[in-house]
Amino acid sequence: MPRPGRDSYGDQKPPYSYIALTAMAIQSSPNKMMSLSEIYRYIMDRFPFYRNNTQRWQNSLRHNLSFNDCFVKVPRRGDQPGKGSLWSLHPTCGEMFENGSFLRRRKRFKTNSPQRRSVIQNGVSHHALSRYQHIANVRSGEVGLNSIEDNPSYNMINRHNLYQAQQQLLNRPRFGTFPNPWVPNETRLPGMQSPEAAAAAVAYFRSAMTGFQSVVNKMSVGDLQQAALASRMKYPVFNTLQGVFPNANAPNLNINMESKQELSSDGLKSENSPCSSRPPSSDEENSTFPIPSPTSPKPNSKINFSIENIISGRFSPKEPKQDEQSVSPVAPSKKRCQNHDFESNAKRIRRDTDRASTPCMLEAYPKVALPKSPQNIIQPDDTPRTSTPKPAVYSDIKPQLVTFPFRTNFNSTTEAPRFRDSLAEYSALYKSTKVVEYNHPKTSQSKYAPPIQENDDVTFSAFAKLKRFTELQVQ
DNA sequence: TCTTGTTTACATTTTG
DNA sequence: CAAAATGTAAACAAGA
Repeated sequence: MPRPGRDSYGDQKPPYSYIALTAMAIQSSPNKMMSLSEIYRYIMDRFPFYRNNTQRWQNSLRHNLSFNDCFVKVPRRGDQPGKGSLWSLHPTCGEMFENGSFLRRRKRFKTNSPQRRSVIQNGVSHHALSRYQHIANVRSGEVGLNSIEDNPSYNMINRHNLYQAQQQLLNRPRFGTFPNPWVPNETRLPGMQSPEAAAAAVAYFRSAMTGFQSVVNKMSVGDLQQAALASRMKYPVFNTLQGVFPNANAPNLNINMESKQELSSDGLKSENSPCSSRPPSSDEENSTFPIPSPTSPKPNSKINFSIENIISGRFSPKEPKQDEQSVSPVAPSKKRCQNHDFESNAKRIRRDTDRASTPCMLEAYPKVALPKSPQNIIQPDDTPRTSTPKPAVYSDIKPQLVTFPFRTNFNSTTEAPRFRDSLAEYSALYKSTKVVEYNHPKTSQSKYAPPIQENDDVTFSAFAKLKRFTELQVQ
């Protein structure tokens, strides 16, 4: 993603908010953490505008660090000298900026709203990830999250390594590279051992599928067919997981994978998947995935419905210069551009007093709208379905109980039972509906400190737990 | 004393 | 037009 170079805005005020500038600085550092003074330094180095009035903007920036939940304070390690804490980005604030562009802020990132916590971000529900994080937390000593860097002790939780492991997992490219328990010899996360890698993959996969379905419901039959073909070729796991795409029940979607298999570009052949010959489970046969009506398919959308884009929810046009009739960038708000057209507004010279993130300046990062041709869209309510109706609100969607074909070939005799135990534990956690809600009081010393509870085995935010833990460690 | 961090208050701009 | 997001000022506390 594009980043401004040194001095790229001269003495003019850059079109970035303080939040964007800070996130930019933090992301630029190798371990995704920065001290306050380093953030100052980064901004002043890159943007000459901020070499003046330092008192003013630095006060604002500190205010933003404290005020916004997307910034998380991480205590320094004992061997890291310096004043103050390090600042990092909250693990789930990745989609705060649209299309990865710091110019466009999608939504203020809040962690204390139960409503927002259940929203899918980038195809991954916080719900599922927090469960993974919980497992990672409680079992980190056992499986060696600490071993990422240099601490060989499995009994002590090194807060930075644990934190980094979480960051590393959560910042990974979203699909296709997550630790895949179905494919042997998959490169795993450094420090992530088999059970947690598998649990992470399952959590990821489940949540991805949930987000995936909502998008697929809106796709035209033609686009769906195209996406199904491409995805099955690229990821053989889709051949064995019924209900991901509409399957044999849907005309025109019978894809002969035998003939397509050798075309797979990433070398993942179906026989590498231990589950490839497994008959579909009853869960899979009773998949609740809606079957599209077999109207004339028109795979003519200019949206690239690749599997990655579907799951991430970030669509991009197939061609760099698209037809503005069918796929148009979202037009600038008429209210904000009353007296100017898009073009002239974009070229308007900025004044120092201008706010950041003026939408008219953002033509470089247009949104891409979903196709809206009504007769070509599968309308969930009008389509004959074999399943229960889709809930109107995402938070009403219950996790689907799909039987996943877990890996069965283990490297050692000791690995298998551990693996099974972990999955059982994970499964129990996942099915549990017990979620401890926490709304921090405003006067609380730390906004992340959850109430002390016995046996709070599932919290909405394992990160909050981690935060509390690290604060306790510091004392 | 200076830096770092939190919080409140309010003005201004953007968004829906 | 109201609500949300952002920018600014300032009071205050903790700690190096």
